[in-house]
Amino acid sequence: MAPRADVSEERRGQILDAAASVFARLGVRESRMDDIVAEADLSKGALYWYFKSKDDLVAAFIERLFARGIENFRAFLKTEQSFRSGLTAIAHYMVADLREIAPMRSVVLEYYALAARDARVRERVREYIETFIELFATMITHAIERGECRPVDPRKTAIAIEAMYEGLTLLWIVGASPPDSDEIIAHATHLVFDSLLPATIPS
Amino acid sequence: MAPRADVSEERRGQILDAAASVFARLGVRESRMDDIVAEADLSKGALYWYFKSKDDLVAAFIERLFARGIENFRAFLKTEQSFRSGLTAIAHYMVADLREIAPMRSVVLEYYALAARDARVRERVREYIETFIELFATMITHAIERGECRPVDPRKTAIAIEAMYEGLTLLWIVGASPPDSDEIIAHATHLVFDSLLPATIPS
Amino acid sequence: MAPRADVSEERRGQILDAAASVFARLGVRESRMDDIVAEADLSKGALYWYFKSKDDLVAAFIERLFARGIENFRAFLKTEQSFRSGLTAIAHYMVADLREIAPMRSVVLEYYALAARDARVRERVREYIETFIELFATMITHAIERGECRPVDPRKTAIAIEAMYEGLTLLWIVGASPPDSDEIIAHATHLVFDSLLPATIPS
Amino acid sequence: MAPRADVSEERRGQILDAAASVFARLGVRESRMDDIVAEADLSKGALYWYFKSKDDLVAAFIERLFARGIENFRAFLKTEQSFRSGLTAIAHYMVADLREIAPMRSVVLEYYALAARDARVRERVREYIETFIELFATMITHAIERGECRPVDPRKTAIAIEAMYEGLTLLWIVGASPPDSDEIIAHATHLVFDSLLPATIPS
DNA sequence: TATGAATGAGAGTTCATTCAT
DNA sequence: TATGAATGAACTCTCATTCAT
Repeated sequence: MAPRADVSEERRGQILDAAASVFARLGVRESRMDDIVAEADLSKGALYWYFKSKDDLVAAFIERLFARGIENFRAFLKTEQSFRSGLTAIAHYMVADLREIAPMRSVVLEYYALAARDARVRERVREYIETFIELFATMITHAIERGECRPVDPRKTAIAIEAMYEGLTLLWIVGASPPDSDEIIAHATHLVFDSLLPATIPS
Repeated sequence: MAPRADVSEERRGQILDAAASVFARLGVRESRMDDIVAEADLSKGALYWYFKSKDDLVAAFIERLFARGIENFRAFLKTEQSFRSGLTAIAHYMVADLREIAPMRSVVLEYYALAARDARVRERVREYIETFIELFATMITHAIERGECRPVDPRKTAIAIEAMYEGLTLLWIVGASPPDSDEIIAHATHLVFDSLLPATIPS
Repeated sequence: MAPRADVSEERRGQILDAAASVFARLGVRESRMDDIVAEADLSKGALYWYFKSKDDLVAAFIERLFARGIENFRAFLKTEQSFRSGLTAIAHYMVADLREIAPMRSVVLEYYALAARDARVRERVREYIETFIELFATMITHAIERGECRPVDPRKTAIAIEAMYEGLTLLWIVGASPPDSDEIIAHATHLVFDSLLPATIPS
Repeated sequence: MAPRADVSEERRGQILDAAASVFARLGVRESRMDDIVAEADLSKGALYWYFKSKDDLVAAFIERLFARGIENFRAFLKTEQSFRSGLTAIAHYMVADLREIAPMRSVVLEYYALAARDARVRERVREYIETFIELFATMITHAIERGECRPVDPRKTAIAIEAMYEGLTLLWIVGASPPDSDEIIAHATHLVFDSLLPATIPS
């Protein structure tokens, strides 16, 4: 009879799912609180009970997206493999990831744009991207240690990789690379990664 | 009905300059027509005499930005040089370009995000990026012909380069690479470009 | 999303009453949503909660006016009486009706003018007037059956009566018949109606 | 070489013709000064040189319409004929008149509606209608003198006739009588007029 | 917890009118 | 006389947010 302690978490999830659907369809800017309320099959009051403002909701939404992105990529990296095959695997992962959360990407882009003007948002985004950079850097460091990679600056290289990743995503969103995106991503990945391999194998 | 060409172009420029300033400060969404009018030191009516809606103004603003971006890069490419030194020069150009129109970049990002949902915007953005891709592709083709570049697929490679450029820009905007951005951009550029050089010189 | 029936109908009524008052004073065109909101002692948001646009409000307002006009006239017709005395009663009814909703009449006129250019409005107005025509026609048909009226074409005659009614209303609005309007309406009514009586009594 | 003294009158005519066309298409309310300027192939400044405001233009436009209406009807009445045949002729005239200036009618209606709220407009409209009433009254007086009409009150009867005319016009505009309007007008006219004939002929 | 009617500041846009040329 | 760029008050409508129930 007693209510479950965290209907709360369930409700927040329900609202965030609704927001995801609406944001994907309309973008954050064109999404009305009413749209989200309708999608979540809740009342306006309920929405405001769980999120104190639209900004708050957007922040929570992005937070969840970021968390999942990192979680997924971490899980992927667990699949320990050689640097060489890892490079190819990452290209595949990127494509799969893009496909999966494609509609969310424009929302992320809006958030990135916001980062340019809002220091708090900027800091949050920076942290997120930093995480990826660090993961790449660690990977490279290990590869160097194992002699699978040329002795480059791991951090700078990780930044370049992350940049390439974000850039390809952007072109994808903007429609400037399909329909053979898989190949392109593979190609781009190899352009960068091949130059990391020890001098012996110029692909 | 068309305004006299002389004053007209001047006024449009005046308004677009004001818009640039306001957009950079507040972003498109938070920029009010009143803000732009105040910045341009004109009346609302005058603004609407030259641009029929806010969307129209934004479109014109982006258009000018795109046109200038391409124009600048074309002019830069005119400075004929060897592929090798060209690569370094491009890295420098990128840094300079970023610095110059840094505040505009977030506006462009907003526009990119919009492209994900609006087919017309998407097409326009695609064309813009395509232009850069083609310029890079042409450059690569020539380099290959002169034996200064490995025989890669010029278009795919150009796409990768463009992606890297957009990606680095994005990291810059989002604050995820300074303060040593110059170095990072140089590093990233070389990661890609070096792998393009004939096999003899593994940097 | 639909407001609770109880409060809802009350609020709509409240707003329509306010609109009636403002429209009568200023006409539809010169009436501002703010005026109506002030008169209704509500907020702009509340007004737009119940009516999605000014046009919608005007339509609802006219609709109510039409409905009441028909309802009143139907109720009046229930007071079964002979054709002869009915004619006189109708003249009285017309005068009373005019007096009662006099200020509304100009709004109706504006709406009629609109009908000339808007097919949807035209259809609605046509239906409204048609209802009156049919009521008159039925009345005449019965009178003919009872030998109280010459065997005229009921429909055409009803149209003529309705036209006379609208025409007198118009002159009234425009100030082209007072101050002895009662008499004039009585006279006009008899001009038409007398010619409908069986030939024996040439008034 | 000297300009004709009254380019003025010509220009005013040109503008009023343009206004007529635009008003007929859009109604006064929806007609923009720009529309009229475009239609007249003139500049805004020129329009304001000849008419000091939109209200002024509308007033002049209506004035011309009224003047022509009266002029035409006066000319028609010159065709001296017996009361009896005159009645039929008037019915025909009404139909022809309606057909001719049909698109203007809704403009007149707007103006009538305005009369309800603006005393100056009301007075002008009253005068116009009064003119028709007087013409009818004179006609009836003459007919009575010649024994062609029952000894009714000429003025009251004239008002009724004018009302019927306006009413039929209104039904026409609003689409509540076609397509056999000719017959209906003839019928309506006779309903009124027949009752005016001496008792001998109950049509 | 939950509802949804109500709020109201503020947005984009219109358009009659003016005036330097 | 004539032009048309410029004005700006005023309009309709939006939507994040609140709060009595």
